Amino acid sequence: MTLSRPRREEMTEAKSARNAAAERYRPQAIEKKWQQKWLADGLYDTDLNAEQRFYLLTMLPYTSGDLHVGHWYPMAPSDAVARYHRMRGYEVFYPIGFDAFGLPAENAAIKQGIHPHKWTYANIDRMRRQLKSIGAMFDWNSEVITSDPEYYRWNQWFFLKFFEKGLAYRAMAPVNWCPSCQTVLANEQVLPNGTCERCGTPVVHRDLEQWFLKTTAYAEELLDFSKMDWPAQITTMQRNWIGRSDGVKVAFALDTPGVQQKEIPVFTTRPDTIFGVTFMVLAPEHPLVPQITTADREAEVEAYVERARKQTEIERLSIEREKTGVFTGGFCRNLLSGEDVPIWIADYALLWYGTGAVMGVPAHDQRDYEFAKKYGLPIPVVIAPPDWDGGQLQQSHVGPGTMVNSGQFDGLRNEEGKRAIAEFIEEKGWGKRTVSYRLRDYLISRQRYWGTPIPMVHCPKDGIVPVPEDQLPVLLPKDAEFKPTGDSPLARHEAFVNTTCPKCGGPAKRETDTMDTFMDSNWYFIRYLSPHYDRGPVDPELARRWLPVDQYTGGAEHAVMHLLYARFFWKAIRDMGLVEGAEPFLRLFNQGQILGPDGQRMSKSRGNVVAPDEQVEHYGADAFRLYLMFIGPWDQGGPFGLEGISGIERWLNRVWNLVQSEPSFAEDSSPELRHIIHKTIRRVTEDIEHFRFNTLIAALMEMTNEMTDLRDSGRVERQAWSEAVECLLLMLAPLAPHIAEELWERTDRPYSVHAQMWPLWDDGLAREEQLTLVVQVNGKVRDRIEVPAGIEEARAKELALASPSVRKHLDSANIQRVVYVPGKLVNFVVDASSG
RNA sequence: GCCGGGGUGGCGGAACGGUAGACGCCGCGGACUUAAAAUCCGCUGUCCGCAAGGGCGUGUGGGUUCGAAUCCCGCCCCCGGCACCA
Repeated sequence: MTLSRPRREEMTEAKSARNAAAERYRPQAIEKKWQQKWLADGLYDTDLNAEQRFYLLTMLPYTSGDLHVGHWYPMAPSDAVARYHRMRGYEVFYPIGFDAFGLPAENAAIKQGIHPHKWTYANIDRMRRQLKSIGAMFDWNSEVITSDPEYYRWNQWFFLKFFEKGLAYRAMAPVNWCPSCQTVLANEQVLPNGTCERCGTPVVHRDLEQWFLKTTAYAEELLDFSKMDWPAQITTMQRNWIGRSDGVKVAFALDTPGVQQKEIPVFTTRPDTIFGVTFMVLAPEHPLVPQITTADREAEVEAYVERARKQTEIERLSIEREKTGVFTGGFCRNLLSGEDVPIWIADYALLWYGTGAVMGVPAHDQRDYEFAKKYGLPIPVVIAPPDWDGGQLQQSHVGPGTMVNSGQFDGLRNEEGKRAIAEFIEEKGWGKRTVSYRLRDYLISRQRYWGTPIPMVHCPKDGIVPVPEDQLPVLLPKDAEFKPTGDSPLARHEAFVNTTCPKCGGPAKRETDTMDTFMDSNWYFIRYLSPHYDRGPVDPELARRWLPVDQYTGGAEHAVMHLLYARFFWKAIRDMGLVEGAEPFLRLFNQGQILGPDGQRMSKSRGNVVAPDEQVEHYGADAFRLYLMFIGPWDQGGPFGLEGISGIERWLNRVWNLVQSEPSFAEDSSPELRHIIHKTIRRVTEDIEHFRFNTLIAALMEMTNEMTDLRDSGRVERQAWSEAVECLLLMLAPLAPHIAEELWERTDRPYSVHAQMWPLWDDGLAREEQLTLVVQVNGKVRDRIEVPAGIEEARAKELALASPSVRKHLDSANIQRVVYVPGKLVNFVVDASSG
């Protein structure tokens, strides 16, 4: 027996009566309540001894002050993933911390007269409160603040280990200097237009003694991406950044009276063009330059060197590739051709790449060609292009060809010539095959206050002496005068600077530079495991059990800095036996960047920052979390506008009312409802596994829409309805944890929804039973017919043919072909005249 | 210049080579209300048509295919990265 269907009007009345009775959804009240309860119950404290482990890491925020939507955008979805994995039965470690050292703290302090320490820790308090309002399941017991001595002590400890292994060294180098920040910058911190990433000031070059980490020692291993599952976009960027090129290092003979050096080594990827060398280019800063410059060229050469040195990056770039250079008056000899080659200097030769010297082959390199054209140097062809007429080239020929004017190598294809000449050079002992990398060592010295002091002592007798481990940490003095002068503020702090030499006990001075903050982010995820452990950077047992990180999520803007440095750091400390495994982050997902409503990067200076606090106050954290996940694919980012959030708000209200409503139950089983439940579980599970939150939420919305329709039409059976409500709440739980918990309780289910297992779908129930078969004539849709899922081909064609709207377009005599795609469509192909 | 990613309604966005526009927002109409808000119901790519129905539609021009937003080739625009790397 079935209940008679109530008329629509009656339903509406009944429903509004119920709604009036039910308490309205008030996110503010329930969110606060549950956050407090979860915290009190330690619901998210991780059991680090658990068997089924999952380490989910989201990039830690910099302590800039207020959290804005840009912080929520990465965190809300990653929290959903953490909660999902928990429901899958994993003990999930999902920690958070603060990247607390760095220039902005110091600059803000200078501007506002607040001590960086005070500024930073006040910001942390505020951010911690905001982070908690997200309702994320962060394990606050693991919190790490990188400016705490108990953290940076281990930066210093690692630095000593690197020094011991020769991976940290001090060298004089031309460095990027920001005149406004009064500190050196890593290459990565200089924008493509030659300005400082932080303040936009044009960067200049300076020669300074600086500390470096030897990232290049791991260049080759860093090119191996096979042990990790990362977006190709990032691995490609890293590969290009490391920039491996295979070539030959070959000597050109130097025979200048009074100069000790008897050869100039150059690196080339094109040994096949070596017979085409008509000049040599040294970088202006090359140490040989003063030695080989002849008296008559001296003035001009010195002027050029001086100019190159003083140029800001902007000036260098603004000259827009116009090649300039000066002849030194010196010559070297091409050992293969026996020819004398004039030595020039030009700023297109870079001191730090290869050997700082370039062999000029104008016919087969565009830069050399432009240079030769400008200075009237000969341009002999040695690789004949396929259609070469034997004459002068109108531009350089970089492609393949046949070797000519190359002595014994004439007639070879240049690819073979490459190998042959390389072998010849090696046989003669003039050079050997080499690999060059674009990657440079990582400059970590900063002449600023708010960072980790580099634990070294300069002794007049013993030179550079490391601070013994048992004297760590070298504390950052609180009372420093941190106004920038170009020296580290620590240099003027007498009590800090003056110390005794650990070796000889005599008076000595401390290193006053601090470490760049990338040092902090290199290993914070390791420290999370045991943030207060004091016998090492990490409890070795926990490290063994939890590392590497299973899933890392964060912004793609860190592709070649943090994400590359952290890999380097990991490999280095792995070789010291501190961690195990090839890579620190097994899987990586990059969310996109959220922009201001104007489509520009969100920043206080642009005034386009959207603060989540008032949105949370108004719509609730759940709605705001959902909205961030709903606006589009997570990896895409984009401008942020609040236009659509009312849709989420309404949906949550509907869920609130739907779940608490009392349907008039039917007695026959509800196959439609069961199908919807299982279909939705499948979609949602697959979506969350692939971080597709927008379509996931759409699937849940469809489910609630269909539940509403079925309920209102009286076609739900008690048991199925209960299952539907339960599954809906379980799937909602990772996304909107508060409302899910509240409704879970209100429907008399045992605390906590977040301790439940994720629902599983039944394939049989998830499968569609009715299909819409599309009927086309010549590829145009003419009808749609409902058929059972298992329909046979013949029957499907028969039904399709019977459709009146199809018949109109058919002259059955002219059917040339029938395309049938099971479960999808029937397409009648007729000849054009009758179609 | 080179390497990625992208271009779909008024908007955010869906769509294993097979119903283009799921799910939402906005807008319009209706119910409820003294009224408004909230809520609920319906419509909503575009053009022709009273309708039934049909034409056109995924940056652009070609191609492959019974069938293309999806695959291939050329071009335009936007976003990100790299940019004298020998």
